[in-house]
Amino acid sequence: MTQSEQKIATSPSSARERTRAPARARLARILERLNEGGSISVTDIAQEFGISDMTVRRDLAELERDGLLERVHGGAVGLKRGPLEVIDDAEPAFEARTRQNAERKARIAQAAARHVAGRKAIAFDLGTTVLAAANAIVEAGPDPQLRAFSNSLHVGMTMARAGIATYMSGGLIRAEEMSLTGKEAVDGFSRYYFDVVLLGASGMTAEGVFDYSPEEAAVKSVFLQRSAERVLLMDSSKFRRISTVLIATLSEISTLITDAPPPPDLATVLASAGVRVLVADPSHLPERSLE
Amino acid sequence: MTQSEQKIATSPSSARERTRAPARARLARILERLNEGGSISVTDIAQEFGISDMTVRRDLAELERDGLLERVHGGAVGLKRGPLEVIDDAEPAFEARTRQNAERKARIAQAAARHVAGRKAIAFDLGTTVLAAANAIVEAGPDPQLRAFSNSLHVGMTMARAGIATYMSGGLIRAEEMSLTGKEAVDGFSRYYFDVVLLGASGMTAEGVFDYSPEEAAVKSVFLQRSAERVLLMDSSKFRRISTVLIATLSEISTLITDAPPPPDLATVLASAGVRVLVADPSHLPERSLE
DNA sequence: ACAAAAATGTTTTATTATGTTCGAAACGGC
DNA sequence: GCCGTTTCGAACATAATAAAACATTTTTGT
Repeated sequence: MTQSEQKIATSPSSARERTRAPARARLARILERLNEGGSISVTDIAQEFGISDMTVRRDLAELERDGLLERVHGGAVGLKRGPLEVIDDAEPAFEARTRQNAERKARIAQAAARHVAGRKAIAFDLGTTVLAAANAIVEAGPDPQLRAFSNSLHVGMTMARAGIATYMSGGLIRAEEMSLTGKEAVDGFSRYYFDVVLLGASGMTAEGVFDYSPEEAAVKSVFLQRSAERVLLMDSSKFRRISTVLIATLSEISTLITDAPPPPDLATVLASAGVRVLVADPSHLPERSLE
Repeated sequence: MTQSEQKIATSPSSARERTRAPARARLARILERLNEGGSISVTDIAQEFGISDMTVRRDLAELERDGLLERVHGGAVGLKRGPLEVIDDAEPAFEARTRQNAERKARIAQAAARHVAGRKAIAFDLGTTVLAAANAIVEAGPDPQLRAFSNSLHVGMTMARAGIATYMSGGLIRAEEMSLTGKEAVDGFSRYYFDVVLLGASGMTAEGVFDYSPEEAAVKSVFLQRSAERVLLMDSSKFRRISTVLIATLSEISTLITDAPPPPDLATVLASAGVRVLVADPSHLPERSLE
């Protein structure tokens, strides 16, 4: 599953995650070749590394799940970028992240939109998954009484464009996320209460939920404190990954919406922390609960 | 030139054309050739890839089904127009206004960028002209010490994307302008002082400067109070026009940057109100002052 | 060192892509 | 209009690839 993505930032002390260097090197090399030629074939890769076709397919399947390539009969091709984009110069990093795991995020977003249907005051955190959820809510024909709150410029524009009353905090813009940070951002939300908050994050372990940016942690904290329900949107590639800053312990989360069941160890602690887990199924089943 | 040696993903090591590139890669290549030459023939493609004519036909049929080309006897030709890739879905009204008087606004924006070069704290009001000025400042290679302040989401994203420290107010989003309004917006700027504010407006008479939206007037008022220099950006089509709400009297404006000299009566009152008028000339004269 | 877990390899079976044949249709010259 | 030539498309045959199930090896944690 996630065997190759573990070794990001583990401290030498608590290195209880298994790491497999050879496989990782192979995956990196596969992506490299993909960027060189635009496409790769299964048998070529198998010959290059002296491994079986089956293993190559498994590698490709994993890379595809993480949204890094697209499998086709006989091999794989890179993700199609828009043909000759000259128009929009939206920050490339964000664009790229939007494409990553796009399908999973779409499923999560759909599930989230259904989950919060009917709520009147929704807070939107940062990240591409949350933005996808905002889009899904808009497309689902939102309640006209809905009021949205966010410190993400992307979310704000999305919701406002759809005619939804949208409140933003003030603050200093962090360009990477187009998010508002700092004391103003925290204060801006400190006078409201929300029915539900949709949170994004970059990692989760038994310890809790992690994110990259310390600047944004404070706002997330406010959202957590002031929301009746705290919904975390996170695709399964982030399970068992840690990151810079601990946002919340698991017990602070009401509901986790994801695209695949968490690994057994996480599932256990999630259950004991009272987190409701919704798995957004690829089939059109509305929601599958497994608490 | 690229028709003979175009193995798409052959391994550099041993495997020489032992395996074919995935079918999907072939489709991409076919489209590529179509865009180069305008038309392609079945037999040419078959030879290039070393596949049978029948397979080429199946490929072309698939591409035609996707609306990417038009099959003709013996091959295929490209479509007259690329299949409309509409990526940016910024609100049309704003888009349309951006195009209106685009050339005048560009000239004004250039002049404004030169005018505020070196200032450290710039406040940006709303409107397409001000946004154009923000873009011009970014493209001119802004001072890294510059701090920008705005209640316009468009301006905020533009500046932040360029790596400029950008502060936004909070507030309720007004979708038409993607602006932040209300008490939070006013309060958000009430603790700062600015070297200069770039103001937009929709009309001007001897009485003063007008704009459409009452919601935004309060923020403009704050900008005016707290800025050392108050620069109004307004194209000449707005002279002698009034609008919903009076933002400021002429004496509150330090500088007017426009694209053509104001009519005599306005020029007189502007002069007596102590407004410096800069006309951004279409020729490359930097600035022409006529106070 | 051991046992458990994960990764990889192997075999089998299904699926898909490609090649071939051949009659029908389209094209170009007369 | 006729004709010979080329191209097309349907049907079937074959090769290539994918997926599933199981066996084997490697790694990991105790």
